[in-house]
Amino acid sequence: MNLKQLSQLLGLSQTTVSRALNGYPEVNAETRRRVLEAVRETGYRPNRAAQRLATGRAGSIGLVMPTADGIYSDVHFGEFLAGLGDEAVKHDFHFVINPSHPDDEAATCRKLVASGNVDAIFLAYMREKDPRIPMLKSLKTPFVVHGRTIGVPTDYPFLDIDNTGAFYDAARLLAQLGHRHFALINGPDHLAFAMRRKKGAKRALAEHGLTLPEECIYHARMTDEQGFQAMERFLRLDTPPTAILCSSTVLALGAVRAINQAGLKLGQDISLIAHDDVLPMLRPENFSVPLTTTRSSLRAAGQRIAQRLIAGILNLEVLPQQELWKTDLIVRASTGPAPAGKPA
Amino acid sequence: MNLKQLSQLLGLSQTTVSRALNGYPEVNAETRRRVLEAVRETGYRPNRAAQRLATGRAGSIGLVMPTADGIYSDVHFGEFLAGLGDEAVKHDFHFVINPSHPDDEAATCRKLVASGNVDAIFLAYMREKDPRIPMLKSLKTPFVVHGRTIGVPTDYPFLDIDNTGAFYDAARLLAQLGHRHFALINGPDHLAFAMRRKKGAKRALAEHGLTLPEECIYHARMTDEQGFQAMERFLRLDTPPTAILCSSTVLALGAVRAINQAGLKLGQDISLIAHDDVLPMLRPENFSVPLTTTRSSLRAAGQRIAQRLIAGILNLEVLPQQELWKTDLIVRASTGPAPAGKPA
DNA sequence: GGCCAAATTCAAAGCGCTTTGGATTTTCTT
DNA sequence: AAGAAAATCCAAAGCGCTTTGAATTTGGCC
Repeated sequence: MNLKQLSQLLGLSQTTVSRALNGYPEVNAETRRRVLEAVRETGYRPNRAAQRLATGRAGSIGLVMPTADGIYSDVHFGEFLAGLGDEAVKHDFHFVINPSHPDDEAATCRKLVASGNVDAIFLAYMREKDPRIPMLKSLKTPFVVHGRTIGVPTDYPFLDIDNTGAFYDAARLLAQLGHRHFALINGPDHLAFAMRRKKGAKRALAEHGLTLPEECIYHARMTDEQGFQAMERFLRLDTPPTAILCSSTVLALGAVRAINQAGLKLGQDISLIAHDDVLPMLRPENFSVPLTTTRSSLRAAGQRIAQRLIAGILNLEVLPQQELWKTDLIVRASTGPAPAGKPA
Repeated sequence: MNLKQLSQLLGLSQTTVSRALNGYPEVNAETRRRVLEAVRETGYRPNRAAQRLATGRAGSIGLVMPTADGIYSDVHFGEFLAGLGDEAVKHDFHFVINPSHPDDEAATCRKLVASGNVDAIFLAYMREKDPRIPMLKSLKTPFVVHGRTIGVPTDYPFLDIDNTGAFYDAARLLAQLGHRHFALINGPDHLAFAMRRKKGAKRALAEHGLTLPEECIYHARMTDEQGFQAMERFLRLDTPPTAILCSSTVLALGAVRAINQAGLKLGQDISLIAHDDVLPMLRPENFSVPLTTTRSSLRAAGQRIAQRLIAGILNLEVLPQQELWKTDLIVRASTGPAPAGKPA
């Protein structure tokens, strides 16, 4: 069943049927009703390829998935993708997922746009002065950034969470609990979100006359094993930190393991706050000692970005171009007052 | 730059250029060379939408992603997807990722096919007598199954790993090490791979005169927390198992945590073998006690399936329609001889 | 040189949809 | 009730590619 057949069935022209379907105003209400009904009865579905050809829209959004042989596939990415998918499927949009070595993202992204296969680009894993921003601005392809760059004007569409604020809040809470020795297990140091989190933590500490020494900062991919190694290293320091900030519950997983292994009690000997992306497979309340977290749903972010991307392509309502989401600080058992007099 | 312009530039007809590009035999070698060169110089790229419309091929493969609000987004799925993507991008193929509640997969799958947006379907999370198999066979859409059903003839294209064999091997090794009390932390009980793994384990045990009692079998989503809960439950039994089989390193993560928390030593008091999908974020050799595993790369499976799917669509070489991959048993430190005389 | 087959090349007809530029009909004005 | 403005609807022209059916060249052979 195609448009032609459908229009013949209705005794209308293809033009009118097409317009009725696409919500154009110049079609009689009654006519539109008939068309819609016929669609329901016949199960007609427009051919997407023909639509794409006729409109010049690809009907798909492109994303670069940082992954390569031997390189991690990020859990966080999967969760975000689920959100994107939720929304995209509602509008019959496709994805073009272009795997790329993390270091080639800019080039891959350019190729993806040049392929003409996508009419919008989703950008993530932002770096300082990320070259992809000026590149995409110079092209006409719409895009939305998940996160923000650092060091360049943020005059582009983005959705980010308040990373600085989140880690400021977390660090302040721990400082108020009397902790004096902090450590941060963070994401890769070239990524903007990690920089902001560090900044937020440092700011809160500074307000309490505290610092975050270099040896108490660990940057790495956000995996369990990295969390473990980071924590092990911290515990070997002369004055091990009693307050840990952690950029992901995945990192926290490893960190907690190291803490247990060292025979320390989480929430007593040592406190930890992790950022929680609301990964359904790893819930902070299910840790052996439930984790205090700063929370913001990655999946919700994915949904929202898809919404904006698609609205932009289809010229639907105009959505805000820049959004900064606050995070929730949720206190559970992994945070407690600083242990008393430290054994010098 | 489109075909028309390109052909004018070359003083050829669109027909000839198109044929030259698509490898048809009836075009002069010299002409083809000229065409290819012009393509290189002009950077011409065929419009995919037009190709799709003309050929009737969608140029994309569809997959149903089991995920819904509150439902897990499976790490394993992400890793597999990375493999699919690796391969798909080489052939300029898209994905249509259709999120679906796990219980609606069949319906979602049917809709996906009916949408005409995909020219092949990838199927996973097979169940016993899975209804999607007959459904897809009745439609003409090509598909490849990751895994196999149970209870119906396997006369469809699939790629599976030898789950039975993997868990047979693992269980046998532990039995040979003198273990007498086994437990299995498995995937969801309605999924075929989990059934096969259980069967493999039971078979090996039977050969040693051993059994796997019901209370020593735990079926659940493969998350860290489930692994933890399973292990905790096992440790509370009157005669706790000393040999654990685990369907994923993610489950093992939680299980190991529970073991440590109980003050037991992995590889001494208790032995554990996990199936390793080669998730880059969770490597068995990096566990505090490196894990003995049965190994098979999920990403490689993704690549291979994409290869077969695409070859099928494009009528390239004929690839085998059924593949069963053996797994590697890799012994590390988490397995050791059964502890001596158990304290009764 | 003439004739047939093989090798090349081409013109044109779609694929199924959107959209432009008019027609045609209906509804207001005055 | 006539003329103008709205409201509806339509025919036809693409969008850029593939593919059919035919035309044109070239090559081989007697």
